[in-house]
Amino acid sequence: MKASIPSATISRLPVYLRCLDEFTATSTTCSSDQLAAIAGVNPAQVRKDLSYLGSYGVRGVGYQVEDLKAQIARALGLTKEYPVAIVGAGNLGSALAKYDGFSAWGFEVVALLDIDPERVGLEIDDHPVEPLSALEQIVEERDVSIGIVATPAPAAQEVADRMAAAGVRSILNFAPTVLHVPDGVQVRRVDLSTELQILTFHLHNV
Amino acid sequence: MKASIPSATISRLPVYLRCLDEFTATSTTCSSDQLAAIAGVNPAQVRKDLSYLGSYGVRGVGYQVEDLKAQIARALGLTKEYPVAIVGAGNLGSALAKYDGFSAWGFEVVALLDIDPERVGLEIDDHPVEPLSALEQIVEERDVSIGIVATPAPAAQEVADRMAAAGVRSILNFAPTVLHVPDGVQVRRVDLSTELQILTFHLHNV
DNA sequence: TAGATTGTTAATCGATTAACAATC
DNA sequence: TAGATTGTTAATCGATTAACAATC
Repeated sequence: MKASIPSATISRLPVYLRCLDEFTATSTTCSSDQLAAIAGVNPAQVRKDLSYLGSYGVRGVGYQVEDLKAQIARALGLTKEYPVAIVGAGNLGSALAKYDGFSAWGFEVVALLDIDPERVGLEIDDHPVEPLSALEQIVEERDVSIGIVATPAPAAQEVADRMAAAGVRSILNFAPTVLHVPDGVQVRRVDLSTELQILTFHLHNV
Repeated sequence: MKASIPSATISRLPVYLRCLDEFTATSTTCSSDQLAAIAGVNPAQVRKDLSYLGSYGVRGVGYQVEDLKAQIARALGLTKEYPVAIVGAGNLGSALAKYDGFSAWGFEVVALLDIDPERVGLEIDDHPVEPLSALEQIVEERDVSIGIVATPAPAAQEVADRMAAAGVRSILNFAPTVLHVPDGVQVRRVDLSTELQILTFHLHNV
């Protein structure tokens, strides 16, 4: 059943989870109309999305905010801890290592690696920079489930290959390149230039 | 005509642009099959996407790599310069200010602002941190066309409101919140936790 | 009961892709 | 000409949303 949740719905669930926080202080329930307004989507879509989780709403009343948050978190698998390894301790990798929004949802940065000997040994926000050569060992020993690629583009594919070979099943790619990975490994791409270029398209075509 | 390019196509154009670089060294032409393999999409989709730009391919031969890059860049509006202002000089904002992949496509960081007096006056990679109070003046004087929100979530909406009021038409939001903006202003959201949570869904449901 | 809101259906809309005629 | 590959059609697929019966 879970596996049949449409991907578009899955990517909206984290947004709903965020938006529900805005009700926590003021109300114990919320309607699909209210949540839709905050999340910036159609109310029918909210109801349809939430219906994939089961029937947790009450007709005539709405959804119990805390209940719903728990159900969404459960559906997303946020009841577990996820050890994260970041490869690339440059500007972006370092900023990610310092980011404190991870822990709120059970993500823990357990390693920060770099290939540059000059960076290895540095301490970035309590994370020692370790050598890339230790990647496989670290993945194994610390049970890394998510790998973050924050290297320059030319290094990204090789890092992803090694992550996948070492058993990492999920990769978040910040390098401006398209990664090719084996079946069973999922990649999500976050590309600053791509986002900016999509914005310029619309700026340009008005 | 341009305005009728589907949004899914628009978000793939920057990817094609990236992938075409891989041909530059080895070949002057490429086929939709080759480009599709590198970009990780269906060959028919590549042809359909590119057909929105006009007919720049040659049957039996393929596309001229350099030609196609120029056409995509033109369609995306990358022939102009886009002044960018970053609000929030914390970990992420600073990393973005230092990012040198901007300039390759005509983006120039012309301001880095922060509300914290302790940060104002710092110099981050040649960008002086300026006070948030100067936002409106800076947008006007430096003709800022893209605003990047790299503040904590609670501050993001107010910053976006001020950007929009000052005439910024495009906003890239890194704060973990959904921004509400007037018609005519476009927002794209980049949310680390959302990406990680989408990954955990699949990790969890295997 | 009357009012409100869900859960779900069915219609609509848009995106993807197989297939192939056009043509270099 | 024969082989290759585009551009485009039409079929398929999936996502969105209006509408409303169900029901609290």
